[in-house]
Amino acid sequence: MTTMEFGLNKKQKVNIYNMTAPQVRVRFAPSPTGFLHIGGVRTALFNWLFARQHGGQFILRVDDTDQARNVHEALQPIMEGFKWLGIDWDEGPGMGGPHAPYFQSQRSDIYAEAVEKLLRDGFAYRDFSRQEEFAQERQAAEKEKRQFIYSRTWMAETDEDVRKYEAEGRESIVRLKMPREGKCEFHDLIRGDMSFEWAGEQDHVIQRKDGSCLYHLTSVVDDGAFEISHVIRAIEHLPNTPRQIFIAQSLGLELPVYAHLPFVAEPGSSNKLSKRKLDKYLKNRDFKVLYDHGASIAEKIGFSASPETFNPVIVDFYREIGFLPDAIVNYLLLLGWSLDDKTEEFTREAMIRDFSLERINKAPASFDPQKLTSFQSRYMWRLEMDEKLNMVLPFLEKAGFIAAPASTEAKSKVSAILEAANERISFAGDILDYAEFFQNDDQFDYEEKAFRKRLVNAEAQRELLGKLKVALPDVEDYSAENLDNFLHSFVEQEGVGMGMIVHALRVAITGKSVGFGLFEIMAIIGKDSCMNRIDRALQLVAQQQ
RNA sequence: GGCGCGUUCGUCUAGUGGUCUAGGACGCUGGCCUCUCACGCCGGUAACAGGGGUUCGACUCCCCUACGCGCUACCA
Repeated sequence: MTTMEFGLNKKQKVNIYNMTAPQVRVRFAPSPTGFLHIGGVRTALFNWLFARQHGGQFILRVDDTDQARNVHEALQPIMEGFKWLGIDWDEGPGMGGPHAPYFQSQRSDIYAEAVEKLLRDGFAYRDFSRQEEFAQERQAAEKEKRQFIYSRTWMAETDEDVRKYEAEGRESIVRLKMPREGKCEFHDLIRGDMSFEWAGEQDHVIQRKDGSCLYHLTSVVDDGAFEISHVIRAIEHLPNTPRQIFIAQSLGLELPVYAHLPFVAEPGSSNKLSKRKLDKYLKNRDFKVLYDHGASIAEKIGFSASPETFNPVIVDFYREIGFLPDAIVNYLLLLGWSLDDKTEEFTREAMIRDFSLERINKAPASFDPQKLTSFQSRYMWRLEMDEKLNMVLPFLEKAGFIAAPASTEAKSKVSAILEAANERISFAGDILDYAEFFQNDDQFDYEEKAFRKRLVNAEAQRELLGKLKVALPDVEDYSAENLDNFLHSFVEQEGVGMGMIVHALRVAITGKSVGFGLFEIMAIIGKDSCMNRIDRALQLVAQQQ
């Protein structure tokens, strides 16, 4: 076999969808890090959509060749994240499947067998070089500014070589015996026709001396074993593709169709998004706004997590503060893909129907916290009352504002708040902005600035408040509608404008200068509490003077 | 250093040689509405990285440069 034969033939190059594979089978292969990264979700989503669109399978494979310990614990958040987002897998952890196991750490025998085959067929060799010796060659090449290609000096070609090197006390690893002339050509569904010189490829290590195998080998072997038809993955794997094609062809495996996705970049930058650079991201205004918003919700429900594990790059963050999975998925869908010049909102059914690899962009897409938030708001506002209620109740329970199984009474109060607050609630956790509705009359806080401006430094308004308090007991129908009428006639009688009473009243009964409609506030709080709160506010002012 | 990928408003994008004085969305911003805030409505701001070709005509095709990113690991 000459080296030229490793390229794809013409037929394969124009093959957009894998005609030889009976089914679409795609995979997402996370390494168990303990976190589900937002960029990873997008990659998984594109795979998932492609599988669902073609009635194929989406497979979850765990790339844990590196870290065998605590895999279960580190995998849990990833699996839970996907489940929460509604991205389900047909084969993999927790699901089993015809090609189990789906953990690379449990597939060593299969990899070892593949290495043996490559060795036997002359596509790989045992290398007995010592690490220093190899490094020396590389450094020499670098010094002369020439491309490094291993001399294969310590390559064992015969059993005799092996014995000789072993007698010298050397240990061996297995390297790929890469072609050194010709080109590797393949078609990428997103990038088009690709061409790489074989000579630019290193003799990559595929098996360590302890027998464990490396990524390129395991990945290709598993893609083959799992009958993966399309490899849809991030662009950083594009340069890896030739060596993987070499392995696959050497093993006699059917090649998958490749599609390399652009990466997700940091907000306001073209660097790849990483969860390790939180400090840097927090300097980005939009990112910080989202983070702070989330952190304040977390604080109120007593959820303490370090920014390492709780930040907008990690999916858990959104779940903790009350995002809707559909909003996140819809946003991510549009990060590098679009249907046309106007459609932005997609139901799951619509995205499965309309998605196409061909319309994925080539350039990196940067993560925009503001736009994500805007999707979340729109999805939240649109929710039916009972759905909204279900989202919001756990937050009130965790914050200790209502008892664990919410009473009918509590539910109707929360519904009333939800209705009145309306578009003011974007994240479910935002309900905690209305703590004063759940706190005792003498317990909620007054915003200092508002208190001073609207009450302390507003004598006429305070007087009016006193008069109002006296008039309040006579209001029989304490509904928002009637309170509206009542208050209007009250100010009319007093010969002042609404502005004279509204602001002072709002601060007195909620402690805040902003909020939803004052009449709704009064109705929800109730007559007795309103009077108590007016008293308390006026007394506080008196104490201060 | 070598190889590869990329480059349209601040951001996500539409655009496949004339329909582009470049469209939509988020953001920002002026106004209206109004008891505050929010929503909503009306309006505004803002982009083809640079230079060469090809062509009657280039955001669209080709080349070069710049910049960004990735791979070049006994990481994935």
